[in-house]
Parts: sequence; C-alpha cells; structure tokens
Amino acid sequence: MKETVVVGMSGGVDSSVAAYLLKEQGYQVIGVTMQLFDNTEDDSCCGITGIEDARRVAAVLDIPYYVLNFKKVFRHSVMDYFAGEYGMGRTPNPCIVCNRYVKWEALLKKGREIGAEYLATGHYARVGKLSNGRYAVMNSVTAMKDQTYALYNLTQKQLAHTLMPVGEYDKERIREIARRQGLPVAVKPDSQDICFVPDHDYAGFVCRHTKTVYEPGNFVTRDGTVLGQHKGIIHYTVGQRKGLGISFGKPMYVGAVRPDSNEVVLVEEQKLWTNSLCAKQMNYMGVASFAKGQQMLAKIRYSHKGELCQVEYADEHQVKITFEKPVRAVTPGQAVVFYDGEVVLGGGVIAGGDSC
RNA sequence: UGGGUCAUCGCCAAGCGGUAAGGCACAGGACUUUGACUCCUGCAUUCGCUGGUUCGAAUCCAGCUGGCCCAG
Repeated sequence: MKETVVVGMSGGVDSSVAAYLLKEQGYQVIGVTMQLFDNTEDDSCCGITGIEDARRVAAVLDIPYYVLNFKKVFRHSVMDYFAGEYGMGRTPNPCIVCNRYVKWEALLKKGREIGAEYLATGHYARVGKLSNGRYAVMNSVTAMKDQTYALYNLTQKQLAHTLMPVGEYDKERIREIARRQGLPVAVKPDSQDICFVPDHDYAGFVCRHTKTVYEPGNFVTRDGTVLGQHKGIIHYTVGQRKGLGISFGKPMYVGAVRPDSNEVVLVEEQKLWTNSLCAKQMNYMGVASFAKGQQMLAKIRYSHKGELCQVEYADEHQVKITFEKPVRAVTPGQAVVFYDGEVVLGGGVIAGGDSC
C-alpha cells in the first residue's frame, strides 16, 4: 500500500476524478472539502451542493471524507487581500493566493498532521522533479486547459508533497473517466468566476468587506485633462473597456488607476501596449534565480498565450524584463509567470509597466 | 432686436424626395478556477413641434420652439 494522500474535493469533476485516479494508483485516499466562507447560495463550488456532491463521490469511491473549516484563513489570506488590493488600485488574483496559502499551506499542513504524505488537487498541471533537483509545476498535457499560471507561487517544500493526477489527461478524458466510473458529477459544468462573489458584483463585495465607501473621482487623460466622473477606483482595472459609461466615438480603455489622486486614466487601445514590466514578490520554482539576459516565455495573465522576454535585472525579490513584442495591458497586481517550455521557472506580482 | 445657421437613438454622426448607415455608450449571451480583453446578439415604425406640397418627405415650403455665430 502506498502513502496516504489528502485530496481537496470541490465537488466538481476534476477533483473527483483526481481522487479516483489516486485510489487506482494504490494510494490511501482521504477526501476533504474545505469550507472557505459562509455560503448560503446553492452554487456548484464550495457550497452546499458542492459538499453533497463530493460526499457522494467519496461514497462511490469508498474513501473517507471530511469537511474542514478553513473560513478564518480564507478570510485573512484571500478576502482581505482581494479587497485590499482593489483599494490600492491594483487588480488581485484571488485563486493564486488561495492556492498558496489556503490549499497548499493550511490544507497541506492539516493533511500532514493526520499522517498524509501528499496533498492532491484536480488542477490541470503536473508536478515534476527537475534534473537540477528542484520541483516545478509543468504544463498539463492539454494546452487547452492549462492551470499552471495559478500555481506558480507554490514553494519547493509544498511541491515535494503535491500530486496532480489530472494533469496527465485532457478534459474530455477526465469527463469520460468520471462517466465510466459512475461518478455523479460527470456532467457538471466547469466552475468559473470568483467563488466568494457569486453575483459577479466584486466591487459590491469589496465595499461590504471593507465597510468602506470608495468615493467617485475623475476620469483623466495621461496629462491630467478631466474627461468625466468615475464611480470609485475599485470598479476599474487596466485594460478595461466596458462599464466606463462614457463615450468618445472611439473605444477607450483604462490605462492606469491612481489611488493617491483617486483618478482613473483613460487611453486609446494603442496606448495599452507596452514592452516591459517589473515584478515583485518573486517565487522561483524551476530555477533558483534568473540571470541577466536570460530569455524565457512570460505570461501576463491567466489566458495569455505568453510572450518571449529577456531579463534586465533579477534578484531574490524582483525582476525586470523586456518583451520581444509589446504586450497588452500590463496590470499591476496580476501575476507574471515565467516558462521554459512546459516548466514553470517562477513568477511574481506585477508592480508596474514601462515606468517601473 | 435685426442677419445668418443648425436641430436625426444616452453621445457623436450618415442621409440631400422613395420608405432611418455607422461608431461610442448600454443590455443579454459565449468564452474563462481572478479581474479584464475578445466574440455573438439586441438597441430610433421614427428624424424639435405644427401644418402644407407630393403617389410618397428626415429630406421641399410656411409658422412656431430651441441652440450657436455675427451685428448691437
């Protein structure tokens, strides 16, 4: 019998199949659903339905199953961070911090306490040990459903205790396996949107969570000419077009958010494209550090196909890079993740574009 | 108060007698384990108002109302 592994089960297809695959591989599988926030909604992830589905899957697989309360750590690590970032004019990525601090810190720790060697999830990614001895997340076998971007921030120690069996398959195959095994979640739709903001009104969430009123301010051009009024800084993100409620005959986009002056800069599409960026809070993964002049692929956002870049400067905490071709809407607060082929080399939080 | 000019969807704007382009904004959907972007669909039975000419007018005529520019 192999080691014990705790599988984080959301009640969705992917994590359900992950649990099945690991059991097939001979692990002692324990299913766990994390309760992350008060959820009265009946939505598919993390809610009542999710727990029921996960429990039924666990029953079918005949594995132990528990629901654990992680509300406190989730609130501090994810919700506070999320609201705080918007308040400072940045655009957070809650999934990334949730992975790092909730799933791979709190949950893995809990799993270790009860004797598990590994934590497993249903992510479309693989974990590998490189020839240099380091662990790294690698692309899923299917480029269509790659989730490595959201996993760049895991530590070496965490990766040493991580399994991602779903990364060896594509989505179609995963659903097929679920169907064949009679898992009751085979046809559930993929999850999406911010799980703790089910109504899509993330700005409303930020206001409620921080108990703060974000004052209206000015839409301005780069040189400060006032163009109109905005609803409050938290409603905007770099590259945004919709929801400005202001007409110029040409589409206009948010070029920058200035929390100090409570201004939102509007620019034409062409001005969104820049050639460099600066990232902080670096987490090195496949390599211990970057070298000046090093070339690699960088992804600016989850859905970005990636663009070749060169390292201008790098140290333990930050990197500056220049892109081979301009990239669209570098957004402070979002992550930049670096790749060498299928291997995640590391990543960081975007501090600024050209002007950093 | 004279002279000129213009009034078309929330904004900009085609149209010039033949039965209301387009862009922006907005709404809905698709896409998506973040925010965005992108894509698809929808969006004036009506052209400041009232009459007139005409088979037929947003398009021509008259009056009225309103805006702008000159002159005072």
